[in-house]
Amino acid sequence: MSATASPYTSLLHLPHRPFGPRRPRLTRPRCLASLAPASSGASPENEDHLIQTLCAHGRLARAAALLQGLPAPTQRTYESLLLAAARAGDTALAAAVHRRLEADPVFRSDPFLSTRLIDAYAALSALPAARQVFDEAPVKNIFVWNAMLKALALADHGEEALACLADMGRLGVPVDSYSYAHGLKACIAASASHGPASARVREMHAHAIRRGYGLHTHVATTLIDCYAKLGMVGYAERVFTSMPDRNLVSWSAMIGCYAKNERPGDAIQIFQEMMASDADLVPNSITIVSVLHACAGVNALGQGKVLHAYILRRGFDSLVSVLNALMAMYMKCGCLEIGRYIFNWIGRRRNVVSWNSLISGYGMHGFGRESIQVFEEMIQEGISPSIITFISVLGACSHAGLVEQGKKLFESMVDYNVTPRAEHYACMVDLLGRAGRLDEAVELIQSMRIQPSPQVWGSLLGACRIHGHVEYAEMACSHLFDLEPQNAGNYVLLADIYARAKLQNQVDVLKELLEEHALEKVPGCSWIEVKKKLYSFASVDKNPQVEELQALIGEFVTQMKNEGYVPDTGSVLYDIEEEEKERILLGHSEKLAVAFGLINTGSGEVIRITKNLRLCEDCHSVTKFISKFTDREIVVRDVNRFHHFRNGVCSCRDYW
DNA sequence: GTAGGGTTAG
Repeated sequence: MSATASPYTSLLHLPHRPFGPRRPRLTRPRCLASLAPASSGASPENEDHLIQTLCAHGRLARAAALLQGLPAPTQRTYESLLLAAARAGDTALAAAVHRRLEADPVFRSDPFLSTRLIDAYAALSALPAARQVFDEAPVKNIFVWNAMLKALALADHGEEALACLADMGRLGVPVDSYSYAHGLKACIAASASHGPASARVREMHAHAIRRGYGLHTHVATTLIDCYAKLGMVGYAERVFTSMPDRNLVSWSAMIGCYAKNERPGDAIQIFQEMMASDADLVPNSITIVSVLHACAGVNALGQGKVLHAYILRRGFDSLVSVLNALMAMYMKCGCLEIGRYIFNWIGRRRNVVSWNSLISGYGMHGFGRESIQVFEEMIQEGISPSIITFISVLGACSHAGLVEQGKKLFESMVDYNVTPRAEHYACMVDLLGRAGRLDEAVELIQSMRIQPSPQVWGSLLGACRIHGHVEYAEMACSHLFDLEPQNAGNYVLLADIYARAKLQNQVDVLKELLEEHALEKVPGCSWIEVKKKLYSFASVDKNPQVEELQALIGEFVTQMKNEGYVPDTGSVLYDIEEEEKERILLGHSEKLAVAFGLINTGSGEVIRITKNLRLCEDCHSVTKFISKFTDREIVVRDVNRFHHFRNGVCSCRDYW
């Protein structure tokens, strides 16, 4: 095989391992009834014990009543009550314990209980109360400070958290690894008015290094996560590589970093490395979710199935988050029905994420009506649609060309208290634009009361390419070149539009612009999984096997020409002979992957291909023809959606 | 006796 076998195919052979730490043995539930007599005329120690037991069993009303009559609760009793109140969402109980503590001469100034109080109020989203405890705490040790920092950072009160950290510095309180971890989270949460988050994180990173905390496992892991969230993958890699000790969380953070930042191949590869490096590192549900996301990213169905088996072996199928990720993986790998099956299997445990996933699944497969139907079912079940629900369902309308339904849904957003964001406008511009209603799309953009994002203009540009509208394309680009000057795709799209309008001079100008900015367009690349191994193709590859594949395609093309097919050479921007243009078209990665699939799979097998860009016109027609000529089903996932080719017809009905 | 990583879209 000349195609490059992926380095991560050995995922198929997940090492068998003991299933990690055993579940903690449950303490034998004590019979509460048998303890009851202790409350009448019992010693205070027994009463303390009883309150703790009641707390552990969630019988808070009874525990609270007992607290009233207790002359001197122990520290452990206060703690149990606060933990139970937080767990049960019982703010009133937390407040009652708080009042009781304030009147307790022994524990009034106990920093440990101040920490627990702050934790409890934070868990109950009662931040002002947490703040009050902190401000009034007579003894503020590092635990109390860190509890406050954590409460602020996790509640996304970034500015306040950073101010808290600054106070520590001012008062000479020595910060520790916990302070850095929470402080870094605060850097992400703080608003842009405090400067760019990336600068804040780097500054705190430097600070941690100076104090000798830069390589601390928790601090470094948090750093990886922060850099991941900011898209600074290189920084995350450097931190990860330099760590002397990595645990499962550090590895999972790095896997998640790649998965989030569109580097699914690297995510799977580093997962492999983790599995090979240390037998004690047993993936947990969070690791699995990230790797599933990565499998979906590279369309690695076979590998995803291995993870599915692993999930069943480890019992992770009890976690809705894992099932949601599994369902999304199947649908993104072309298996819509399995996704639906898992959704049904989740049953009543399904949440808004499960619904969104199914809605977008139908959408990317071109089933707009089904997607809307699922949306309606969701509403009937009383689930509140989220921002993402609308992005998903509007996207589905766009893929299926359901303009009127999409407009209705867009207008209905306010009824569900979801304010349209730029993303929703981008969906609408796409919907209208694809359908050829460019004037309406432009009117919509002009009516926006928020700043149109690059995605909005990008949708318009994409629609102009489909409908050959030079004027609006120039309008979109006047914004895009300003908003994202480094995005080569915009220049290439505009050049394509000019080329089709036979404006060669303008094409040349754009090419010069590209060179001036030292920009290169993303090279087209396609993957295919054959016998559970991934093979990738790029049109720039120059090896003998590729010529063989091209020759096979060439044969099909000759047949097609007899049936009236004309190669779409208009998309080739180089100023070269027609024949040469046709040769370039033959080398498109998607065609190579199809040919490879034809040669290397059995006649009844579905050929599944992934492409990193939008499927080009020419590849689309050729693939349609091949599906008919060879009687094979071919499923192609491009950057936006799925195309199911069968018997010369594509599921997108040539609308994409 | 504090803590670090995750689900859905484009």
